[in-house]
Amino acid sequence: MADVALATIGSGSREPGGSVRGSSPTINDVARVAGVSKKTVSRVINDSPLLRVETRQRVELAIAELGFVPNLQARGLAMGHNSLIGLIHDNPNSQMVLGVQQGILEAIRDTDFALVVRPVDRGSPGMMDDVRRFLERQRLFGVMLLPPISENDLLARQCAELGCRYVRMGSARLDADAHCVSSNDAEAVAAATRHLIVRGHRRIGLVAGPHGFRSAKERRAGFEAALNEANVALPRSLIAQGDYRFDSGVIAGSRLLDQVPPPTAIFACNDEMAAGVLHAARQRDLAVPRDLSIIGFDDTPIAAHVWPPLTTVRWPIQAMGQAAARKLLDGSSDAPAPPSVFPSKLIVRGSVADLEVGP
Amino acid sequence: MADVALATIGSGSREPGGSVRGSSPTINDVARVAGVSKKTVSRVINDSPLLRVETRQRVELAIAELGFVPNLQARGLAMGHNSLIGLIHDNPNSQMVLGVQQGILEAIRDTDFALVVRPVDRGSPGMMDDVRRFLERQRLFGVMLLPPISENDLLARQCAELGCRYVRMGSARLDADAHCVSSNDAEAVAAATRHLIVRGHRRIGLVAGPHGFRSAKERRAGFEAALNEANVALPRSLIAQGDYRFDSGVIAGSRLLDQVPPPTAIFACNDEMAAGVLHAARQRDLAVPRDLSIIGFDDTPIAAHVWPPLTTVRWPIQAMGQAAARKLLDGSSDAPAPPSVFPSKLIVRGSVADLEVGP
DNA sequence: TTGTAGGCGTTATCAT
DNA sequence: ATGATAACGCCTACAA
Repeated sequence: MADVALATIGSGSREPGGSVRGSSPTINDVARVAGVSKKTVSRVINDSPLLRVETRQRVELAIAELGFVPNLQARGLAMGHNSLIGLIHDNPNSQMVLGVQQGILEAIRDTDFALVVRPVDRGSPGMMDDVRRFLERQRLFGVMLLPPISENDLLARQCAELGCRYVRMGSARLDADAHCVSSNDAEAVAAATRHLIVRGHRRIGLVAGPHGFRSAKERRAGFEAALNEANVALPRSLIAQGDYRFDSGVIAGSRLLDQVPPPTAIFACNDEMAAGVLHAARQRDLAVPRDLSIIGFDDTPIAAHVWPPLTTVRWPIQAMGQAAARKLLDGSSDAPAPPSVFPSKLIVRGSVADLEVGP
Repeated sequence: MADVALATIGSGSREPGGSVRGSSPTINDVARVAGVSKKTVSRVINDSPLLRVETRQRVELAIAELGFVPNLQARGLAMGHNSLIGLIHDNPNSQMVLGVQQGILEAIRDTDFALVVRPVDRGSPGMMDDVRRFLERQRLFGVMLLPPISENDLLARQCAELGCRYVRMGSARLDADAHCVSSNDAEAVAAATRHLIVRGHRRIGLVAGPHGFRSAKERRAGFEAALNEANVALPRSLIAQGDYRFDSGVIAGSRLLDQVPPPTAIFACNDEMAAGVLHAARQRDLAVPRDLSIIGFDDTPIAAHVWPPLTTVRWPIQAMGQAAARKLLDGSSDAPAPPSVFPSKLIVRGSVADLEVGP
């Protein structure tokens, strides 16, 4: 019965112009009603400048009257590409994927574009062909490449070959400005490391990111640079490798805390691993930050939600996503694209302590 | 210079059949090469049964030779819908969105379908028209509706009116079996609550979910049912309202812990709020689980990552997403759809203690 | 089992 | 400034 009521409410609101039942009005219907050719209607919906105001108004009236909505399929067929933006990623960090998605969606709000997500399997031998098939079939307007897959030059090249615009996001400049939006991870991590050093820490451990990740490389470089400039030693025993996941942070943290003497502070290359280090500290009844200071990277929600809240570097991933999407959409403009670098910055919370000064 | 090298590697791998430069081969090219009509090619790529094996092979050879890939735009135009599945959501919990996405993507792997995500603003007065425009323009094959927006009957009705298949996900049966995949939140929460009761807890607080969420209603109902059947009282002072976000969990937890005597256990309607309760407990130096037991709901990563790891109810959201997508794709089959209920189950970790027996 | 003709709804070309 | 006509690449009827 609810059905009946709803159906009654719903019916009658469609087909106000009297077009064929069950199918929405087309550009032809509009043309007929407005008394113009369909090309003129096309000009109206595409904001062509050469149109008499009066004509345009007449057409717009007909459009409103009929409730006409352009069919993007047809437009896509005629133009060779559709109104879709692809997000290609292979990412160990779900928060980041979601942040980028939100940024992109903000950028395409109020446009006809939609976002299609495509996770891929870096490492799988069929990955390139997989993406190729995807692009060939869907004929996207363009794609955004997320790290770490964005670091793959061959993939970017393939997009170009297939006539698909692309923008790559990364921890450093990966491509020409027109195809790249990046952060400055190395600098940001150096700043975070100095934050530890000025508070008296000298034995500082590093939970590095996985091999093959540009972000891991950049962050480690920033870490080492800051230690270097302050003449703080970095023994190999204070470096542990992680894979950006929580569990690897627990393991790496345990390894570092087993050293004698243990580090007084640890920088982890992302928040998940930092949370893992925190976990490891708790397992051996260490108090954070009293016995161990921790800094992470990303500022994903977990950083604020664990106890104590983690001091971390905020990676402006959402802003980067938004900028990247804009760059994609503006790509056809003749002006050369400006470089897009989004600085990361330190967020101070409760996981770093001033080291008590020794005797 | 890297560019040059890459271009060299890349070129030559296209256009093996000698079609027009820069545009991919079409069904016509295949037909010409195979010496058949284009309709026959169409039959081949659509797996039509009535084809001579020899003919099919000849066509398939030509397809492989040319590297032909069907243009989904054109197919979509001809068929009235494209190969896209929409995910419409308005969700406070990002982990859940991502879990569902993964489930859907598993279901459509090895098909031509792609996933387009569309967040909407429940509460915004233009929401319905927004979705309508989206569906009218994109002509999706079908959409998946996530809670809480999935609970909106008018939205589902509108999808149907626009000729768009839909499947709704929810915490309880929201629609006909063909349009619904659900969990059994009430039962699962009742089980979790019994888990507390059998361990001696009698003063159990509830951090409820927000009004208007079916999941909040179901979970609260399950909670109250379990207390009822064990004759445990639930004073109003032990119920606090949250909005499914971390901060609201902190506030609600504080309120509950201010009661005298305070509860010995708290059930929070999702993990984020449970983590907030944990946060509140720490702020007042309560030890968990010694001074306070906590159970959450969802089993998102945060549950396992906080300290102590949270006992929680695992919501099989990814499996639900997968099942829902399958249901969408199989929707045209004449067999009536079976009901799809995915039981949630209790995951025991370290946030619940046996209550010491009083004198 | 296969082919022919026509349509899906839009944009592009070239007139006028 | 506007219109007629031809793509765009595929699918469905219907015919053979």
